[in-house]
Amino acid sequence: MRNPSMASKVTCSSSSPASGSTTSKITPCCSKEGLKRGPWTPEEDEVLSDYIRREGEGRWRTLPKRAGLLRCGKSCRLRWMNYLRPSLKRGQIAPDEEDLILRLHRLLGNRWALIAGRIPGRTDNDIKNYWNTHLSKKLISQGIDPRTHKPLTPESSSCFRPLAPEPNLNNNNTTNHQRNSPSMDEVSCGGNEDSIKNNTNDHLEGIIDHHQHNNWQNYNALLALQRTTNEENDEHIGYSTGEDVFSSLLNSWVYDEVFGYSIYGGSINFSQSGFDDECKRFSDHVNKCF
DNA sequence: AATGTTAACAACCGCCAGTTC
DNA sequence: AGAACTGGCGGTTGTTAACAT
Repeated sequence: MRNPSMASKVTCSSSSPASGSTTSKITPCCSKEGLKRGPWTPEEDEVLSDYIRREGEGRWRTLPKRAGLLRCGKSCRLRWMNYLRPSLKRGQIAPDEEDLILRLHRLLGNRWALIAGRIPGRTDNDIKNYWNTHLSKKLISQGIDPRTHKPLTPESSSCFRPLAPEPNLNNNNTTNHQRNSPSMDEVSCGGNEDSIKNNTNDHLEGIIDHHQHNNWQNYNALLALQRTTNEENDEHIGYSTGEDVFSSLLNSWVYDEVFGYSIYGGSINFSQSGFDDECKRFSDHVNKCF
């Protein structure tokens, strides 16, 4: 990929205090001069893999020094997470994985980490890249707006920029999404019951923000779910854990055509059912899960 | 064969929330 | 309490390979 000799000429501008606004913080990890950048060599990969196998993941900031690498911790973490982890699946995205990505994206939007969390062996970067290079174009070619999963209108298609960020009308939008939605691992791997419930609620808020932003039809249905979740949280009536509920709903939505159309199996069918019907069906989902 | 364009994807950037000191 | 650190996220860039002209 990148030519190392070229890459090494690039300075780590992100870490420079003078590079950005006054609010940007220094990132000490990358501020050291003399750190290597650009593509990883097989030797570096070996050093990093060996070290993590011996000492385990974590403490990324100090890892390079301990492992004897001239890289910043952030770079080491990224290399491990996106490329070296033994659990990663390499190679082509399979048709069933593609199908799942499409379905999850329809529900979750550009929540790559969340999507990746439900596709074993794939990273958020894999999925993001695959989306940008394959799926968004595929949807466009089928007359579907990849942001909203709705039919492309002349207006939306003429102004659509596949790789450009969405207009950020609200400065808090993107960043709130990022932190409002812990990964499935974060939700499921720790914390007491309350924290699990709160995390699930954050999941829902993030998704609702996304749907509202995209003016999606199921916005009200998601609001209904959040209300239900809140009531359950308040009253401490018997319920499954938040993760169970979220996971169960997601699983059922992913393979349900309640939200409109199917682009799979070669045909595109847009549902003509009314919004009320969708809400009713969704309400049934909620009732089943609580 | 040379040049231009596009596809693919690894790596970087800026930012944020949570944690630690 | 607040500053600094840390890990993680989504967005974006840059390089190479493959393909087209």
